[in-house]
Amino acid sequence: MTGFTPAPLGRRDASGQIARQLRTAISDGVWSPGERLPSEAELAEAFDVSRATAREGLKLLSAMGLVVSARGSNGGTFVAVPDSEEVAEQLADAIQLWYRAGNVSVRDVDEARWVLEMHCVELAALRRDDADLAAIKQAVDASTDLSLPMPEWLDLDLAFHTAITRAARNPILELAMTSVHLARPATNSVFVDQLDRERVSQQHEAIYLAIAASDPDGARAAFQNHVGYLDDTRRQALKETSPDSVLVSTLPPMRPTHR
Amino acid sequence: MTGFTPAPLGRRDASGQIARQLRTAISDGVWSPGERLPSEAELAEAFDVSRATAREGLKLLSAMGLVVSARGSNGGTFVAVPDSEEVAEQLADAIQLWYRAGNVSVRDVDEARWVLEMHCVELAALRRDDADLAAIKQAVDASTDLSLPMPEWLDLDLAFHTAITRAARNPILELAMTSVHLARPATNSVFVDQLDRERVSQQHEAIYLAIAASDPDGARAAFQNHVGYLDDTRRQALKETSPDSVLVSTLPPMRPTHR
DNA sequence: CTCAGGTTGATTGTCTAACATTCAACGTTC
DNA sequence: GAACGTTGAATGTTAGACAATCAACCTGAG
Repeated sequence: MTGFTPAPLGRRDASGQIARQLRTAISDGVWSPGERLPSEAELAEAFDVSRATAREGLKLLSAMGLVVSARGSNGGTFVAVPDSEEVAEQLADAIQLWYRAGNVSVRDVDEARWVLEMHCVELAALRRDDADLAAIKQAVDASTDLSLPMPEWLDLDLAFHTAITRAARNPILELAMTSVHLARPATNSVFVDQLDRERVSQQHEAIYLAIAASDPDGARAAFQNHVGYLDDTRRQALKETSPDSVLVSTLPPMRPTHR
Repeated sequence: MTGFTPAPLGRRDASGQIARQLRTAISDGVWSPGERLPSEAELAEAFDVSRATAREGLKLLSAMGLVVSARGSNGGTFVAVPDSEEVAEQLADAIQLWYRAGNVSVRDVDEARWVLEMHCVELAALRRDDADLAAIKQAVDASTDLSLPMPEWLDLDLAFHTAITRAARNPILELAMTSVHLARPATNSVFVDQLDRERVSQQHEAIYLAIAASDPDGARAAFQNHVGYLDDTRRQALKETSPDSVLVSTLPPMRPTHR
């Protein structure tokens, strides 16, 4: 047992307590990424529980992506580096549930998207390389096909924004953006039908051009223009159905921020 | 079984497959928050596995906060709304591991913090109510005590920024900010010792005053000033030890999760 | 009739023991 | 030396049992 002494467990929620202890141990660096934890049998003995219970504790960690298991002779449970995409999916799930439970509003999601991506386009203009540009352009070009079914078009839209976010070269902002984008379909499925896809394509193209020109101010302006259009369309769509939700329109003015 | 038909499982990773199926079902709204899932025994029969395996699948979901379980007669497994703080903690864990694995740099974390909080202070100035103001002020006042041990002082710093973020009234931005702040101690433990706490307190006070005055521009300026000081201090601290670690912008390739 | 108290059934939590599966390392044989 | 089988260690899965908990139901005293 490498530098880890388990604390005695209370009567309730044994597996949860085991998971918490191991989690803080991992978080504190008792085991480094890639390193092997004690075997299930060893953990069971150390915590004085059955193997099944120790196993459940490990399952909790594995669900969070903190550990992975492998069978076989050199097998065991290893500290893992959580995969960015899976974390983003979990976050998106949480956001969707919050939305359905009424804990977040469409305004919250859009505001977050807007704040985050505003800076991502700026950073993308400063940091993009040729591969980033190619990825962005591909999404722009492919989505000009007006005969495309809506789901495919939405996928391309996501690909476009994802490529921009990636070009900003900040994994944390990328994670946040990805989650928000994954959650958005649930929140704004109301008004996508009413979008003028040709117009959206032009706006995407403008953003792309500014990023290609390494022009952060232009990119921000183009993105603001894009968001403005989305905002107007959504407001109109909502006004037709429920006039009350004009609360959505109270997005504060965006100011240029630069260092 | 309310409107849910399990798909047959492959041979490998049964519990994981069960978790994924249930997860997408929840995400698709097959069961609403608060609603009850089939019992472990029913799920086991439906998926044609033992109860232990079905249970492990549920454990995976419960680790993500998507379900909670209760014993007793009206017990069972229920769709839950993930708790914001727990999600933030998981995210912070992930970020810390990414940092330790070299997948994110100090620059990434600070940049994200800067982007997010910049807007939070602005929004806080526009949306704060009296309770928010009181919470912020309390953190500011308490941290002026120069005899405070460093850990307590750091807690108050976190409380200050948390209160601001909360006043911005956007759960998603709040979640992102909370995670970043929780992860920050791991990334900038290098230079906190060299901060002039009195000066930091003055900067916090300036931010508070601008928010109290409902002055978003002033709040942003005050925050920028604060971040500028932190940035300088960190740069100086890092220069003394290792001059190049300031721009660790190149992302090393993702390593395999276990050997 | 009402209410206190016990019983019961359903459900999750844990334990035990076993078998299945996988994988690397070690020997053995050719 | 290379091919092949054996073994040991670890996780994955199964089966059955018992413990703990809780709501609903039943029962009997007042």
